[in-house]
Amino acid sequence: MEHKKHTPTIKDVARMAGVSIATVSRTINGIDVVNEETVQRVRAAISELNYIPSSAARMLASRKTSTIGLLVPEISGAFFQSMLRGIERGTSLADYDLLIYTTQHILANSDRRSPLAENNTDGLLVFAGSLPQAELLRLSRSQFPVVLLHQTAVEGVQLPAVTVENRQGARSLVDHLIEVHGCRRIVYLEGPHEHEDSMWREQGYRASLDAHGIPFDPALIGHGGFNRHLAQAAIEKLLADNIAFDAVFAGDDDASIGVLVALREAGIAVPQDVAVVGFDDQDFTAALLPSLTTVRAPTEQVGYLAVRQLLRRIQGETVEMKLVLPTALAIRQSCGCG
Amino acid sequence: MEHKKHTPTIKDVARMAGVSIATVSRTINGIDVVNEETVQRVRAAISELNYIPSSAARMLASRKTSTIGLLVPEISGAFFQSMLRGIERGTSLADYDLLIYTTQHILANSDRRSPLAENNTDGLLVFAGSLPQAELLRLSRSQFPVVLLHQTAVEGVQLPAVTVENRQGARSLVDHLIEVHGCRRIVYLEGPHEHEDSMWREQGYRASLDAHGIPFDPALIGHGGFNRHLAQAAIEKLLADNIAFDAVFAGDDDASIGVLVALREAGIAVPQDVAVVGFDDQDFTAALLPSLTTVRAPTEQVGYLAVRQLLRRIQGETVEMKLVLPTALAIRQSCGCG
DNA sequence: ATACTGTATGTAAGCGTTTACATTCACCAT
DNA sequence: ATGGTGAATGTAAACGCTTACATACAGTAT
Repeated sequence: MEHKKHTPTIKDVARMAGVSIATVSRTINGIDVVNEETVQRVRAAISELNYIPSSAARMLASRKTSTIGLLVPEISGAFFQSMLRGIERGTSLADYDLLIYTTQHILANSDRRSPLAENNTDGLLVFAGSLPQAELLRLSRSQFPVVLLHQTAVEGVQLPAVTVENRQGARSLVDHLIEVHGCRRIVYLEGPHEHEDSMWREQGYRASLDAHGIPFDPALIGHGGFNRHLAQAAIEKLLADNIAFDAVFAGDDDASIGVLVALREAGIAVPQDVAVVGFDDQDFTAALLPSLTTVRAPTEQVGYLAVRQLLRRIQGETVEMKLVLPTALAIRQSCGCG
Repeated sequence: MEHKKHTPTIKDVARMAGVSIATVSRTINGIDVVNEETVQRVRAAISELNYIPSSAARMLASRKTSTIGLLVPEISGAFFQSMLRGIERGTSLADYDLLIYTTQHILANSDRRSPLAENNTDGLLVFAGSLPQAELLRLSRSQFPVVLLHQTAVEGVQLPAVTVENRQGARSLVDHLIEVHGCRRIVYLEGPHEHEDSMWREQGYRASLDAHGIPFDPALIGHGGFNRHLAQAAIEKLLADNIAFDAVFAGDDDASIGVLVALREAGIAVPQDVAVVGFDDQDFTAALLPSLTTVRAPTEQVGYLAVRQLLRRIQGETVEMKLVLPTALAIRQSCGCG
């Protein structure tokens, strides 16, 4: 009747090993010097009792959580998966935990239990559009470690960011369409509004038009939302409106799926009648028929580097304010090549 | 000089509102009755001070973390993304946090900082193949709330599980191939070995062969690993070995991409020369050309329900031991239809 | 007046760690 | 013998909450 069946604590270990809890703590954390023999005894007790330190107690006492938070507007798109993989690699390499938050709810009802995970993490990775400006401002002022993903410009705030070379990538892509395939009426499907990527890509698109003396036609801008279904609807609308075009820059690869489907259903041949290009170079792009011409973006690497940056900030080091990873054209068949 | 600039605690709130910390705690958590007027004062103090409760302290004091952990072998495949979305929906609806662990490292060096997140979460969602039997056994015995994903049979253990109807789905798929398209030599690309799904799908495949009097030919089994690249290699190997076949059941949609690419490169027409079918019905399948015939699996729903089950277990309720969600044929063109 | 009831709040004991500081002891130089 | 040193360990005070229990008070029934 003497087993009160409770999960073992550091005290139990200490008692069993015949030492004080301080010594147990020391051997667990490997700080200070502990006699080798004592270490052995403590280790033995730990595995004997199947002891697992309470991370809550540890966090409370040490004021650090060994956890980083990831804020995303929503989990969707194969894009996200690559980034997450990079992030997970970064955190687990550093022995940090990863907490994921979707902010759609937060944005809607502001009455969340944990206002912002600040109390729950040592730092935050914030994906484009997951937080309103005001919140970002507050975070920045509070000195809480934050790294922005695919978002660089926050009005009046300087927060470190990691993103990819959108403008140049889009520019080369559209250049290719114009120069190699003679396209003149190129549709651009923009992404979500909060999403800075879309703005840069559009700038690249416009710059290319400019450089080639092609006037910008607002009628050729559709809303693809970086999303398959929206993109499909956007193309259907253009078709219904009888807007003529000879190419579609879908905004990203996800959207290009919708474009492909819409065109196919309308009996329009790709790339013979209309060229289609995407952005990101996701896994499935090579398997589409025609295989998709797109821009390769090192998405996993973005995630990984963002974690590295964040970890540095948590350590109090100063980091590069802006990391822009290079992109490269991935020419396949949907533009008319091959 | 009296601002020692520390993050506000419950004490600061209490002082400012002129009440005791107990009252603050009560109003925050909405338990017990608190005078409406007092509530207002406390609320005001909270927002004035920008107070955020320390979740570590809260966890420690209440012995619950409001967090659930997700264990996956690795983050890959579009499949994962759907499931994660469902899981996230479930957790955020219940105001729980979500902690993600990739177990490849754990499986390799067993000397992780947090042996298993048991101390860190109120319950665990364990995806197929992320944990060795022994560990599962230990968890099961420790009474720690666990729900298995896409894995039902753990030797000697009864743990609640959520999965999809693999066998029947595969069976219908192969039936279709045989009955409608007259296929006789159907390749099956198996998934990762730890992955129970693959086993069931193979059983469905075999059952269909049996039912149609077609002998099982081991030469037609390849290793696709539910992965695009492995699948591509597997098909290339079959081709190189001169094994004749008139259809490929790729195991899952990811693998079918590899199959499509391998066949295309070999100049084999789909579906004219060889029919190709997948499993899962991921987002991109409809955009492939030919569009992919596959089996629709409610992956997001699996994630969502798994969370519900887990939360029930955490609440101490008993739950259904096995939830098997129905699958349905998604007939498109890659089998020869349409 | 007295005792009871219910409402609103306060008091203080944990929760399981980390860590600054104190202690002990052996050893060596004086 | 005396003091100083360093290594190994112990003591106890946080850390910021939750919650069982105690208290205070107003209203109501006796």
